[in-house]
Amino acid sequence: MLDRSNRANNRERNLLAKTSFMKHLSPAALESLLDSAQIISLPARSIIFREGESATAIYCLLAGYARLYRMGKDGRQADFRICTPGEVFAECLVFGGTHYPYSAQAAENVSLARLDAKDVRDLAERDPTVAKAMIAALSEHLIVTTETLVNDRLHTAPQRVADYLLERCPVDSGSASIRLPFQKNLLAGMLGLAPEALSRAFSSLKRAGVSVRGRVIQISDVKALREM
Amino acid sequence: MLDRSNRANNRERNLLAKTSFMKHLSPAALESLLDSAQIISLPARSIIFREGESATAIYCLLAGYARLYRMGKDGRQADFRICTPGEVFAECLVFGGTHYPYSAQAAENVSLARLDAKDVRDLAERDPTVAKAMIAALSEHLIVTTETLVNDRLHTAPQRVADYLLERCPVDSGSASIRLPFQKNLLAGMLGLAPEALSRAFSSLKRAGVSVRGRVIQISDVKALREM
DNA sequence: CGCTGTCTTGAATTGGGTCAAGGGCCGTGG
DNA sequence: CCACGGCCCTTGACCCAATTCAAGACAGCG
Repeated sequence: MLDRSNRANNRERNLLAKTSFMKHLSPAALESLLDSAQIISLPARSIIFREGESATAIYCLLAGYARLYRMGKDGRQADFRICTPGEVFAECLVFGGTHYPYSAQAAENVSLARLDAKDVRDLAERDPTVAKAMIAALSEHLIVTTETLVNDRLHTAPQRVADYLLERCPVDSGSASIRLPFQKNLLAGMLGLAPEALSRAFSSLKRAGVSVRGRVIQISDVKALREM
Repeated sequence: MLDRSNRANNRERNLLAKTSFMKHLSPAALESLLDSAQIISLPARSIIFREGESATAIYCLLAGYARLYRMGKDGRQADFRICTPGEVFAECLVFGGTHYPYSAQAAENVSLARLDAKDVRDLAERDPTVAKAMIAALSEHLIVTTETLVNDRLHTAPQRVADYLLERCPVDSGSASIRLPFQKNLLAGMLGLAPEALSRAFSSLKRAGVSVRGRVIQISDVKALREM
């Protein structure tokens, strides 16, 4: 699975230290984590870990995007989170789990930091800033996942797409332009849609002033979009 | 909102102390929490807190069931978790949030312990056993919520109902009998279904040997049910 | 220029929501 | 003990959203 694996260099240490997971750690804890972190680069589509594998590490994404998903026994798979640079994942097993409860795959070329779960656990027991960071990350993920679940149950595909666009709209009114950070394929999965359904959702948003060209989305009237 | 509010008596302290959230706390932390806990009894259907309210406390359910849900702007509401006795909720805001991100309602007569969020936060910073308990609770909830989300996306209504039944089947094969702990109404919400859909799901499970009479579910062949 | 992979469009199907009516269960009161 | 009324649950009919399957458009790239 590893095509390259080593200590973090200066650039990587800086990236990691700015991460929301690490930025409030005590200097000692930060250094200990940075020293023990393994940096791994993987090509697109590699499996980072598979659900059911015994879990020895948590990860922090440095560059690229990663899919977290589970599969049904019929082979279909459902994404429940797309990780963006700076985020941690698999952190839910630092206390409790011994096996990964889901799979992770590189959606493009990624570079990530691998932190030994036991190290983090020990550190969290000794250093309250580490525990606090864990709690903050878990809370955040719990809230986001809950929101996703509720959105699925409450909103239709066009509404969810509109929500997604509005969340990353720089402005509150007037017009805006957004560039999707990844393939529509991935976006569809993260919204719980088949790719075709995403396509149709976009085209049904045309009437609300949304136009799509490749990865670039033009919104003519943000306020109007917010209504529906 | 409060119809009775006071310190925990011995019975209540015992209940709380056995809770998965509290059972591994240091004696000092446990006592401090028990001393500051407020015990509240509420009749069925009371609102415990409403989404958007400023959040000052987290809760631990002692008896009865509680719905956690959010509402869409059209007034429809979606449950995402049903709390059972012994569980904590609203714990996600101990670090981070200042307002409840969802609403909580008593599904029947409930009694619950109210813990001041700031107390818990301070305690967690000082006492690693408290932080650890928070981390464990958050991890657990994150995993369960993730599972729910994935189930929604991957499985049909009858499959989700079958899953629910199998999860609380004492045995692995042969026949089994389960008594639902609450109204079908509530079960429907927790599975993300309209009550009618739950009904239909049950009746479509008849062919798999599931028979329903009131709250009692008979499963003639657990192994057969597990297949579908 | 053709190729490969991504995206879109169309038609058929299905799962589940909604609305409206009927049935069972239980508590209350006669 | 039975009758009544309310509440929850079930059933049926209808409809809409979204998946699936299949085919075509489009882009980037050799």
